[in-house]
Amino acid sequence: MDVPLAHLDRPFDYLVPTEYDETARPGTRVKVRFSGQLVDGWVLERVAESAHGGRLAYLQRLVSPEPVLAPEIVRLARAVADRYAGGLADVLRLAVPPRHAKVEKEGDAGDALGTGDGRPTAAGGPDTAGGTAAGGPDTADDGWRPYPTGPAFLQALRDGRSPRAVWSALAGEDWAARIAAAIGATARSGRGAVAVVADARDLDRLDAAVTAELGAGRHVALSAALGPAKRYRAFLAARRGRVPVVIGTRAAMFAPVSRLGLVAIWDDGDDLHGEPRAPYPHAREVLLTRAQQADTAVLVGGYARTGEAQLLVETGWAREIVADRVTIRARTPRVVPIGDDPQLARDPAAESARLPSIAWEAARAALGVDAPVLVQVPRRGYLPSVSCATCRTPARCATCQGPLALGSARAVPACRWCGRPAAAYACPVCGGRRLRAAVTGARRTAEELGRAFPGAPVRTSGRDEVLSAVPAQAALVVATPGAEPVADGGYGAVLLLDTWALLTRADLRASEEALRRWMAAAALARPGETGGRVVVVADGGLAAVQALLRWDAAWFAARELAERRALGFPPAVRMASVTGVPAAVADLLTEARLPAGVEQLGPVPAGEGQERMLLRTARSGAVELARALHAAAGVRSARKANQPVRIQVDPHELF
DNA sequence: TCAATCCGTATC
DNA sequence: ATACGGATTGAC
Repeated sequence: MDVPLAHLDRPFDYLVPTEYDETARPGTRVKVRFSGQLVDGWVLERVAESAHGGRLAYLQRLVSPEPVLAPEIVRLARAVADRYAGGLADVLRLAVPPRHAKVEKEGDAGDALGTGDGRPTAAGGPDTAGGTAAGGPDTADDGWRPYPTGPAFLQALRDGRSPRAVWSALAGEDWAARIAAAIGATARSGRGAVAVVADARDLDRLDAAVTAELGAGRHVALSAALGPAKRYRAFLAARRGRVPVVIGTRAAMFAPVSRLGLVAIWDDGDDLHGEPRAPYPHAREVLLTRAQQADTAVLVGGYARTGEAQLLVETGWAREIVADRVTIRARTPRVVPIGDDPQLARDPAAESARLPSIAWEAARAALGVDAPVLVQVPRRGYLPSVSCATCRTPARCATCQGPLALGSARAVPACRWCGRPAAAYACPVCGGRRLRAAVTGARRTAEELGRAFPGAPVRTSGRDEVLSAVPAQAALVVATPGAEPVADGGYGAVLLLDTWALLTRADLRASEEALRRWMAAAALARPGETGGRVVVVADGGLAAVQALLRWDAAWFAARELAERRALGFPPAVRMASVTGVPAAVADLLTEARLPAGVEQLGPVPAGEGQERMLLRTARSGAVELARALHAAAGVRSARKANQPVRIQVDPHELF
């Protein structure tokens, strides 16, 4: 029943009119009269008898005979709803795209896929149809060879087994080709696969790699960005069993694939993997639930490693795939941290004056050998820079001339290049002491850098316009995190300038996220042996910097997880948040029969007259906590409490 | 004693 | 949500 009310989160029985006896199969959409209203619903199963005591109504109408909802997806959605203290209807809305009648009528006959706009498999450009896959096991394994356990993983997939792996990719890795090889191996065992990436650019890349691996027509790419018709067409192709492989953004995490053999996710730390609609499931968790239910293989990959992935390794649920140290050293760019040298720290002026010059020299050296330079800057609007409130002259760092920026409200402005706080600022032009926030994005940074390197072309890649690749020639490439173009032959230098803003974020994952972004950018640099340099403006003693330097995401993740265990943070424990106006939050919590051992933290203000309570429990109590919260939401919705509360299990933002 | 109203509960 | 039943309250 497609009603979002928590207390109606259960199936209802209806009689099926004889005219629909054949067509109202499980998985079809129907309209039913429910409490006087006509509402949408799903046929979950057909049974001979109902256990319902009262009189049954007939279902009103069969919307379509297409059984879009696969039984295994119902089971998955139920598990996801339970985990996230949500309702089945909410999850099904995420799992099944809106119907598009015209697309449905294109029918099962013929090659509905190949016909035009559906962006089925031909991943742009001439595809190397078919033949590539014939390259066989050896070629597919080659790229996995630097990882001692890689070839065995692929072999297990080919053998029809279900290995589970957490994979830490090498710098410069062609990750899409590696995932495609895993998908290919799975397909060769006669099974299907679902792979999820964070954004459209990653999807394009994976799409091309899978097309090269499987040939055309064996997979679909599914993302919300496709628009309703194409999305439904791709969905139907999977549901009708026409293609064994679905790749996509998080919209694909529920894709119906029969005989599923592998679920894969790339860069599971990217916050785009978190679904913003209730009940806010995370793509990694959904895929892991699928793997558990259907006993499939798992590939959780990234340059960096999340605490959650580390937990999979430490509990023995998954094995890690990591390259050997020799290969890592050979492939990793040389990382130069510039930050707190204890010697120089006593003389801030002397130290600061040198900081940007190291970065500039690295850039100049790269440009000198006609190599591109990548400059990673914060997202537009994410980090407001500041200027003089009186004369609007951009505020600059007194010691290194870098731009000042505000990390968060009420924070002291600090230099974006050297991180030094500017407590007592005085405008060099008018002497004003007051500052105002101004938005400086990638474009502005690009201008500044362009002046610093006259002659070098400057290109930007950000939200407005994302470049997927740049040629192997001298250029400054200014990109926001996640939009870094791949450079043909690798970048000569990568400058990571926004570290202060990243590291001081009031977020549990601040340093994990910093390392993730750094590694994503640094992975695009040439190996150190061929001159690749990464300049990171941060204290070399920081664990995240050390991990970057040694390209050791596993070490960092283990450390991070140990720390979170000690502090009682996720994923070592399970957290849930309850947000709403104070009365509503209090109401829900008094109604909730919280299991023993649940700790209540807060409340903290959550804006707009709202507050947020955090609930913490041991992982063993997670199921019970979710159940209690959902039940309490049910009690409230039953007595039509009008002030809503938002319940989030594993809230994406913590502190 | 009846009818209007409130509250809680079920909705196949 | 919305409809219904039983309890409650208020007026004749």
